[in-house]
Amino acid sequence: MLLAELVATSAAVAATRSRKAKVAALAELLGRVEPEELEVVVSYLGGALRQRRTGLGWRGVSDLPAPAGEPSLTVLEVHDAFEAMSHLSGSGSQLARKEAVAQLFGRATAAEQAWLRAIVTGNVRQGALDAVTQEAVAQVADVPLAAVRRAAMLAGSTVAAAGAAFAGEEALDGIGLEVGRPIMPMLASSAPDVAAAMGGLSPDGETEVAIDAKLDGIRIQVHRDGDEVLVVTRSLDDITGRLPEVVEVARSLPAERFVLDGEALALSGDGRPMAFQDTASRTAQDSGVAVTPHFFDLLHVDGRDLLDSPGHERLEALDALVPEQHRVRRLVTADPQAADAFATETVAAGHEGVVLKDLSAPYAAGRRGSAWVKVKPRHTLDLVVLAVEWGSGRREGWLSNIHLGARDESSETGFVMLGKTFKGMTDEMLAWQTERFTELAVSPTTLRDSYVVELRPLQVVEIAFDGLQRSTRYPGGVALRFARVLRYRDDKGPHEADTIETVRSHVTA
DNA sequence: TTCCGACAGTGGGGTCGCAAT
DNA sequence: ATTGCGACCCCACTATCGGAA
Repeated sequence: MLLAELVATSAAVAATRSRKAKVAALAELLGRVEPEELEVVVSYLGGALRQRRTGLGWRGVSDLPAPAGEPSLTVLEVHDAFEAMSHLSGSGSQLARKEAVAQLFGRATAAEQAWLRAIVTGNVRQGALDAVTQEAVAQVADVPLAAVRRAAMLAGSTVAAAGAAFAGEEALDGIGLEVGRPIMPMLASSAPDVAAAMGGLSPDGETEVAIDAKLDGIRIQVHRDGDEVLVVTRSLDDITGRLPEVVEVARSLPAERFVLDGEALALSGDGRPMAFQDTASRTAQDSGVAVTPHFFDLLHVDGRDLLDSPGHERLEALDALVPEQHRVRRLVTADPQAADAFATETVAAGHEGVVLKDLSAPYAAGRRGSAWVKVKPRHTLDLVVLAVEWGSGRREGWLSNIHLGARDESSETGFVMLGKTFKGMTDEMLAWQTERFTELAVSPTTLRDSYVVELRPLQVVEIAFDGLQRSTRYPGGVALRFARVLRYRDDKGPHEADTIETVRSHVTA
């Protein structure tokens, strides 16, 4: 199959907003694919290379040769080229990679170059990725979509599920949980507070729910098969070698084969959790600080699959396998007040929040279902917009990402920047702020020519965020974590905005 | 007919390793 | 020794489609 065919399909998918039409376009292409190309094509349609890492990013594809006039590249040639690049390392590898890019892109037409650049940088924007590709696979292979989805979650990838789907429904149904093969982790939706979460999970007010402490660390899935232990992250990357303590704990448990779900985090001497940054640092390199596993679910134990068992059964099995010090703190209750008190205690103990769980629900691998609901406390500040950046994609032509500052008497400008945000804006707000910030632009030249537009610091905005973190990037030494816009405040002038002292005292990092 | 679940898109903070400078 | 890039941890929120209610 020619790359040009795939690129044309991608363009057709991007050109329609109808999901059904997208599926039809993808299915049409999949129907023409040769068996040996299937995995590559499925991966590419989903917007991902087959290689986990190529050493190429936006910079590596910014200087390109002149495009070819006629298409000639096949998808397998493209795959081979990236495969070769993924193996380059050591001195001189950057030069070799550069030559490989010139070779590959020199054979690509202008449209192919644009698509190649997009897939390298993870920016294939066609309104269809994994989930829509799965629909197309199900359609062409003539198997139930639910079976494809389940296989993809259990095999850890849509590509693996696609292979099985084309081998027939039996092969697809044969894909189950295998100890040693990572599955997509179950995710949580969110609620503003414990009462809302309880209301959703226990509408009658009598059904008990589980409330877990939400630890601010790295999500881990731990597989043990005899002496073999595998530890993977949320994106299923193998980090076994970096977490020896977790391996040790897994080996110490009284079962031979199991799959556990949990969180790893660094604890300080007094047992309180350290900042996420410390856990991240320790998880990326072995540096002495101990990282402790805390498990909250059990998916398999000694031949017994628990994925489809209700939560209360899985928790019972978890409690039997894992000692308390390696389990997440949990309360089971139907009482909203008890739940709220537990959440307050948990946050006071230094944790991120809580996750409320439906005790009757199965483990929905890869889904962000309503069976798990997270609740985190939210901080707010009134800050001043110092600058704004032009948006991209569907925000093209709108002033989008805003720079946030707190008042700071000691600074020359009177403000200190604490971060940026693009979150929380409706289309209506984007339209409003584009007009407003055009008026506040320091210079019409930068407004027109620059990606970042400096503003006169006059507009106050109410920002929600999860907490402060250490920063080397920003002059105040702190940055907001997960900042998002709540509303613009036209009732407040910049002199009424919060000061850096307020920020520091009000929120502990 | 309205409601709502699931997806994709738009980007934010940090950390590290690695190759080039 | 420093710098810039790539990879990967954590992530919130809105708009939209299409099936469920």
